[in-house]
Amino acid sequence: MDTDQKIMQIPLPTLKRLPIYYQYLTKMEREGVRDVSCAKIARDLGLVAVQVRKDLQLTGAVGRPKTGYQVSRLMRALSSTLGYDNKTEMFLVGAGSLGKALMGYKRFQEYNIGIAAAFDASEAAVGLEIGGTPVLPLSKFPSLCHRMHVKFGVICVPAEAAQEVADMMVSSGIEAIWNFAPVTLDVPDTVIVHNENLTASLSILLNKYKTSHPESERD
Amino acid sequence: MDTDQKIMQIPLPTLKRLPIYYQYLTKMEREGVRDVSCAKIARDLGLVAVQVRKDLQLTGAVGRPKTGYQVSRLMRALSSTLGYDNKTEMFLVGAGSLGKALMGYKRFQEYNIGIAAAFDASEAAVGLEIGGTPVLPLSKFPSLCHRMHVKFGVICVPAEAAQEVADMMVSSGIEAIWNFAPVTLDVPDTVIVHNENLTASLSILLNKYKTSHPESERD
DNA sequence: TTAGTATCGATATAATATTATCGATATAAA
DNA sequence: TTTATATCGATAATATTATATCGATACTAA
Ligand SMILES: NC(=O)c1ccc[n+]([C@@H]2O[C@H](COP(=O)([O-])OP(=O)(O)OC[C@H]3O[C@@H](n4cnc5c(N)ncnc54)[C@H](O)[C@@H]3O)[C@@H](O)[C@H]2O)c1
Ligand SMILES: NC(=O)c1ccc[n+]([C@@H]2O[C@H](COP(=O)([O-])OP(=O)(O)OC[C@H]3O[C@@H](n4cnc5c(N)ncnc54)[C@H](O)[C@@H]3O)[C@@H](O)[C@H]2O)c1
Repeated sequence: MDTDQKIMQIPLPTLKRLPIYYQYLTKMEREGVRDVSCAKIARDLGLVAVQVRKDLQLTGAVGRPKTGYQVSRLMRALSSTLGYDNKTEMFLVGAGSLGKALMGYKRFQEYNIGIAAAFDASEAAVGLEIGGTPVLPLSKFPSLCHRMHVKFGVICVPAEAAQEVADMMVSSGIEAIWNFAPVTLDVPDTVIVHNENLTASLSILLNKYKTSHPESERD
Repeated sequence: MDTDQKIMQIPLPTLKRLPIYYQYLTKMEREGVRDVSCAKIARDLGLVAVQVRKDLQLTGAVGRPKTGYQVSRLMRALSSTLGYDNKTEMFLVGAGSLGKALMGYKRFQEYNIGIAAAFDASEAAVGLEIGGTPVLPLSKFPSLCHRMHVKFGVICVPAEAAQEVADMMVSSGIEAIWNFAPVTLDVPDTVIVHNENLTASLSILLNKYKTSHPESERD
């Protein structure tokens, strides 16, 4: 009906799958595939076709009977829904080993995402440049953040320092935080926090393994 | 009734919250807190009390009216459920920037998890030692894996190489894979794969931000 | 042109997860 | 001792998510 991207609330489980579809389609496109059906996507990604179809419907994508979805159009629908259309500039705090890995990760560019600058409290880190991104003194964060209108912050400091960094980010104008520290941050509810808790995530694997291998349960 | 840890299938949403409770309790314990109620846990973690109670019930934890749960006992229930009781040794492949960050991460030890060795195809990486973990030539993986009965593999290689690494892991006896490469791995269904797709995860934040800030939606 | 078929889109059903409610019980205070 | 209350544990109700089904449609090939 209307071709504009409608802003709608997408269920979280679906939202988690959308980027997977996008990454998959990137590969298809590289391989020269023009059209793709829900059945094929589902087969390749270990899902079921109805679910894929229902997910894609939420992005406004429209397919055709018998042929499926046009890859390029489907990718446009997904990238619009996922926010890859607009450039996303992030400020990262904590240029330790994890922070540096993120700073050096080239593929964020494919999604129009960039780490504009990193900040660290340590003398040793300040002055470094990783993947073209400079590490600046923490004290510069508030002014630069306001000046550049940066809205996304990445927290890569030790757990103990995470809350104070979050506070500083919020007071500097940050509105969305990608948090790698294993703590629950307390922020105003106008600020969105997305936790990347790697240890918690690994724990899921441990439990799944344990559940599927009850014999290893000695003691 | 029976104090033994019963092996049961825990719903995935609950399983994702359990490690968060554990990390939270670690903090409480450090602060000298003896008992804690679902209401308090919920308040501090931004959840609702009933959900916390129901989650904890699945670990076999038992509380007392009026006082709540004993922190130490609750942590034991959680660590048993999450598999922290048994030592987990992992082999990591791909000692690049992300792999090195994981190798150097000290806090895995708190969960009885360790990276026993890392492997890399590049001459430059082989021979390094990060956080006490050596980087070995990839060719050593199969024999060492069999010999040491390592069951957990971590994939930190570029996307293009991930499937071949997974194949090698499976044929070497690996039964659970923590995969950081943004691809869907094809493995026998006796092997458990847990994907850590950081870009996909970040995309969720982009969408949430976009949805909550429709005004920034200028074309 | 017609028949056959793969696929979408919509709707209906089933499964799962969250939230509400309430009685039972342990502690603390009157 | 009795009363008040915070909390658990269980059950019930609701909400959300996943899956099944089926008609409509576009392509293919007879
Ligand atoms: N490295 C991993 O593999 C890994 C895994 C899971 C979780 N994490 C979490 O990610 C975060 C970062 O981990 P890491 O391994 O990179 O740690 P790290 O110690 O290597 O780096 C932390 C960096 O933060 C800086 N820093 C400390 N306090 C600061 C402050 N108040 N303001 C600004 N900078 C400050 C330090 O100078 C350092 O450069 C931690 O919260 C950690 O728990 C890391
Ligand atoms: N660095 C990040 O922040 C980040 C973010 C998101 C996803 N990832 C993903 O994590 C993975 C690793 O990323 P990275 O930044 O550490 O990459 P990297 O290039 O720094 O490291 C990759 C390492 O893998 C090794 N390698 C390549 N092919 C191999 C093979 N066949 N066998 C063994 N070793 C091999 C390389 O020698 C290198 O040491 C990639 O799949 C990447 O997409 C990384």
